[in-house]
Amino acid sequence: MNDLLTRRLAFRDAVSDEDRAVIERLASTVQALPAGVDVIGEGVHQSASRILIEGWVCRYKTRASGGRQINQLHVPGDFFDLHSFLLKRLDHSIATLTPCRIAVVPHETLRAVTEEHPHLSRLLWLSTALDSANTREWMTVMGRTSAVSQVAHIFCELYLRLEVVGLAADHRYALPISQQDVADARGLTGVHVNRMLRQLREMGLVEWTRGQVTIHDWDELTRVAEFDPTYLNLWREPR
Amino acid sequence: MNDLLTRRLAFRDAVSDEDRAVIERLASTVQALPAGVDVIGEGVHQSASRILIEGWVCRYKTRASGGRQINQLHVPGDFFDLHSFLLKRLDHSIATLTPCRIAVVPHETLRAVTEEHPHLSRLLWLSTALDSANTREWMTVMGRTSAVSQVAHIFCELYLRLEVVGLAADHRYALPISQQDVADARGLTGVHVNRMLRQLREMGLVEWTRGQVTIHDWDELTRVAEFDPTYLNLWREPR
DNA sequence: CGTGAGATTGAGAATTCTCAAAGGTCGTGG
DNA sequence: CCACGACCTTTGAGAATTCTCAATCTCACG
Repeated sequence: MNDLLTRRLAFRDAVSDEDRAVIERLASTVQALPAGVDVIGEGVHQSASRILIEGWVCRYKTRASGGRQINQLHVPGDFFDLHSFLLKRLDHSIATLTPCRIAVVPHETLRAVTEEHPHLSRLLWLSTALDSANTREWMTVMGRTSAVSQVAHIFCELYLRLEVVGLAADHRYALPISQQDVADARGLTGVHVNRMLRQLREMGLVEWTRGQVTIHDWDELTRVAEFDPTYLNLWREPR
Repeated sequence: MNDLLTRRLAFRDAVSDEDRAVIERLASTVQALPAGVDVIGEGVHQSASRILIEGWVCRYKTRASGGRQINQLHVPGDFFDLHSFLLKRLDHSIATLTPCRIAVVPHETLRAVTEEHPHLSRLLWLSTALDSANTREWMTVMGRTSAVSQVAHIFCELYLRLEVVGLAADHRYALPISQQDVADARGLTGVHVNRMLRQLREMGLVEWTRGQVTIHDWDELTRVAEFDPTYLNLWREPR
């Protein structure tokens, strides 16, 4: 059940059998949730963290003026609110974008890991650090690139992240979310994202129909997106 | 020397005498750096992390198209590249904006902390989680608020962060960076930031001359900025 | 086959950017 | 103590990008 998490961590450092065994026993329960519901509300005290097993969830913040900013999209294997172990109350909300299955890991269990398994602790800490690197990249894309690049970028990133967990191959993957969701992830309007999608389609780079993404020209897409996957940290290094 | 770090952590959880003693012995050396130099280059292998003692540093990314995005501004007491302990190679660069004094903490020392001092480890992990919360807030501000709000927001945030380390009081503080730096922190142009500053000045909210910020109307400034300090996590909770 | 959410398109408006020039400030060296 | 140069701030004018509002179209699902 936590194979995906192990796999994701193993892309960044060796995971010993002992660590692997501890990971297997992290989850206390599994939740099934429908699409479009809040998993975690902003500011609500948490006593467990969650691993996404199946489906799509997003982390988002809302502003007084009403806008929604999606700070992160999560794919299966992501320990998407591990930071609530430290923060206790999150500065943002988390919602399902599709029906999801989610593994619940009590903070008590995580605390025990930090007391008894320092290497695994560091891997989990690394996991939150990767999350930050992702947020920085998104921020940089939002602040310093054109709307077409911003939209192209998300297709590139998701392809590599899904590939790691075996959910993308041959430049195709399922992306069952709405154009408005992408807009909220980039600080754009839904209408404008739609126009940028048309542009990318007409350029022959990528198509996104009926929840299926097909990348026709990876090299050119990454060029338009100014996509450099370094921030995903897809290499092993002792931690 | 690491008083500021202790102080910053103590705002979020009790710091025991033992933890305090360990913090005192973290730094191996202290560096003095001039303004405008890179402390850490993107992708360069790191074997130590750094605490800012005095001055201003920024973390930034550059894009192929040439733009610079400042992802974070740091004030004294910030353990500004603690995440390099996990990542080893950062996805961004770090530069001084003013002359700085910086304490260097070897990764070996941090590793020993994770092996022997789990509570302090969690506090350090928390410290990186706070950093992420900050990035998320900036991202949200960039994506979903007007340029005036974005500029107003930075004045609000820095006031509270500087107050924590005793560098701001009476709605005044030193901000010896350029308007272009603020523009790069918000994904705007320098020219536009200048116009927004005039607007804020003419509204009687805040003045920024010769590196000195004076907030004339905190309540209204926070309203314009849609500033809600929750994300700064300025309360104590057991971690 | 009707319904509703999401996608698509058009037209005009608002915000922000670009380019360019002028005005200030501050430290350095004569 | 003044002059100079470097860098930063300020302002103007026009252009580009992105947004807003509104209507129509499509498609999955009951």
